[in-house]
Amino acid sequence: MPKIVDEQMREATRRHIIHQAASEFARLGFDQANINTIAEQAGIGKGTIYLYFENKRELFLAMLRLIAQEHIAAIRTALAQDGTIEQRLEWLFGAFARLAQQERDSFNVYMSALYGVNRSFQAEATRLLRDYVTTIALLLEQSQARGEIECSDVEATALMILSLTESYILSAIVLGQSEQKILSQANLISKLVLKGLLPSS
Amino acid sequence: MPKIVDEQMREATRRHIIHQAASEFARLGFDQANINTIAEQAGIGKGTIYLYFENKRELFLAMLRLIAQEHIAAIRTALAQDGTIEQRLEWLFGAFARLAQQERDSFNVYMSALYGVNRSFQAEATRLLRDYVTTIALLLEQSQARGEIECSDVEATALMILSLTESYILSAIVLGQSEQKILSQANLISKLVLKGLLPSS
Amino acid sequence: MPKIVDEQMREATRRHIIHQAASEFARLGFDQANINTIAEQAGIGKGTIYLYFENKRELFLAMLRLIAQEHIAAIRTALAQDGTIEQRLEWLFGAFARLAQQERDSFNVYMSALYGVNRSFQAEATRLLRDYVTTIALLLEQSQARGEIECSDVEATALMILSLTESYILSAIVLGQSEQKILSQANLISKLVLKGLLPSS
Amino acid sequence: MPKIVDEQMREATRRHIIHQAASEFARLGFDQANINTIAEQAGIGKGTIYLYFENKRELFLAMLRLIAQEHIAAIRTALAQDGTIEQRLEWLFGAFARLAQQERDSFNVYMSALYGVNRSFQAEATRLLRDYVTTIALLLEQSQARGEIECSDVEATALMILSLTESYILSAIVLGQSEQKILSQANLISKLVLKGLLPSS
DNA sequence: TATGAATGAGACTTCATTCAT
DNA sequence: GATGAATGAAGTCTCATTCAT
Repeated sequence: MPKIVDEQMREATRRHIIHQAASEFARLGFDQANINTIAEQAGIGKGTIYLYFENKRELFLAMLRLIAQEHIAAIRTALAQDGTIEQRLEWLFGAFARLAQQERDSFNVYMSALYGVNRSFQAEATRLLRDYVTTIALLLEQSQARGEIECSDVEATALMILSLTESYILSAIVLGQSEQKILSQANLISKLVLKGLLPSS
Repeated sequence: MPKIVDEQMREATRRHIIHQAASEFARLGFDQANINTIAEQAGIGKGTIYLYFENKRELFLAMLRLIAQEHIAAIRTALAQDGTIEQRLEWLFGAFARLAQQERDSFNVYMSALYGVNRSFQAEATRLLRDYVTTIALLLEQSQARGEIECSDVEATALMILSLTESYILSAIVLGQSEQKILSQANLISKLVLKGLLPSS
Repeated sequence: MPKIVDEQMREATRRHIIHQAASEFARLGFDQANINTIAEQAGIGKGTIYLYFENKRELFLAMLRLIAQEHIAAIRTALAQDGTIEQRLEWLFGAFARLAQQERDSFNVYMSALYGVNRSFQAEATRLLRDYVTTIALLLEQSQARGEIECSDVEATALMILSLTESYILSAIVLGQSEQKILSQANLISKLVLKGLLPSS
Repeated sequence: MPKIVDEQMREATRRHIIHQAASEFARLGFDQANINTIAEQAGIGKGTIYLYFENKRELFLAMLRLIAQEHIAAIRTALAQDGTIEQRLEWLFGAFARLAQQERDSFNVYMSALYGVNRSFQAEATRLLRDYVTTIALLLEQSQARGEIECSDVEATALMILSLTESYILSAIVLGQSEQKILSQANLISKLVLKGLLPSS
């Protein structure tokens, strides 16, 4: 069964390359990042990268997909536990805040892909955006079923929550606020959202 | 006084170049945009650009500054009229929605600068972000003075409103929603915000 | 005696590789042909080729030698039967025409080696050229002994016949003439040559 | 009128590059020839070549076209004077012999293009082939009009003469014969051809 | 013996910037 | 001041060859 070992090795190398690439792409962006440098940092030959990825663009996309997987997994984990809607919204916010701080590279890459000009990158990043929305929409539906909230357009509301959460955190980071300060807003945000979603009666 | 005329000419040419550059930068991003193409589209010689801007980077920054001026002016105009806080929040949302749709190029450039990886571009885009926050904070303070709302941390709340507004619109656009649909959310958003900010009684 | 079997196997594999290589070299030329593709088409590993040939160049030369052997054998076979000089010249022309059409790949390879710029390839192709000339010279000497023709410089005349035959066919092919049309010139050509070589009386 | 001077300069540089390129292409072939080296030998910057030619392939084709022009001009000049058909055939042979020796580079390049595998190069080289055939066909028609020769298929005969001439010379060169020796065959060749074309009566 | 993953030299081409006109 | 021809650094990608398994 050397096949399996080889497959594992191959996958490991693939991930290793993606990891190093992510660091470079996050630091310099797609165009400024240098395949040579990525190879060096990955401790492999220049040509080796092309055994794993068709070209620079595909490497970037593969990295984007990996980031998306990891982020969506982190968010799902944060929402896995049961709890009141308020708690869960706070967890969501906290999960995003942690991702944005601890995985700043991935976050930068993801955001620049989402709001950058390269359409194929944007398309890939958009998929993650959709996954986020779906995950949050599920959360809202569960809460609605329990009568905790009242929500006419679940999709739109989910998007609103995501936008608020994600963008708030990013803006705060860009404006130089500390993780401490950002996390302390979790309660404020979730309260704000809830007030807007509470059964009006 | 040919000096002044010359100065005016020079400024006019400068703006003309920036304008053409904006179109290219928005379409292709900083790295992919081509100085030669920009010069052609501006109807001037390639070398002439270097009489007005030190290099490509400075041209980009100048463009970023111009965009920022235009956007902040649009927002201020939208909030210039008096009105209830609910109305003014709707206007704010509408102004952003219109900018994002009608000035999509500038918006793309601004967003990719803000969330991109080039620090000096980010710094410039951040200034616009600060201006936005300040403008909204002013709005909140006025409303608070009138007793319309109650708000403990004006800065944070302003950031929250900006984030919610801007990010909601961008996400919606990226997800392919029509301008119609987006504008129809204006009321929902402003209500949501207000509920969260209303005196708790 | 596994040694002999192994030797036979080795030789068989060698020929197999050369055969596949010929197809690629004919299609793409020496530089554009790809060792990897050749290996794939031969159904062996890339490294295996280097167990049979020192490098790409040697593989090409080996192929050139094989082509030369096959071609010269075809020509000799065509001239093996006895006949009048006119008949034999027609057979010669026919043999070349058939080679050029049916073994177009080898012909291309041979011609590009002969008239190409790589000196070592040219040297190898030249050997085939010499063999051709020698074979035709032999034919002429036999005819001269029989008094069919009169020929002062056998070598030069042989070269002339070869040139006329080979080049006429190639030019005709390049100009898009059908095999039919080309073969129909066999009689014309041999008559032309004969008139030039006939005893002047 | 700097336009005309510039046009002339541009054309001069263009020819200069083509000239240097021809030397490299003749020495190494299309694939092995190096744009860097060509630029160096032309005494210009690497990028400058791309101001005159779209890419390596186009440079090669431009060179091929220039060679074709020069060669066909040389042949036409050789046939410009009036004379008997025998004389003119000898001049033709001589012109080819001189071209093949003195412009050996161009001849190599042209032949490798004609018999190489790159179809677009072949197409270009074929055009020269056709021009040759046309020129020779004209010669034959003139002679036929004068009753010097009798020729049923002028095109085919022209091709035959060209093939014989060109290929004989090239083979002779490849086989290492001196220019002296080759030129001394002119009479033999033209006699051979004429015998074949003389009115049979 | 056979393999094919890894390598890295090397090639083409682009494009921001300069500078002579 | 305006120009655009010239430059050459730099970057992506290919592919012949090696070598550990």
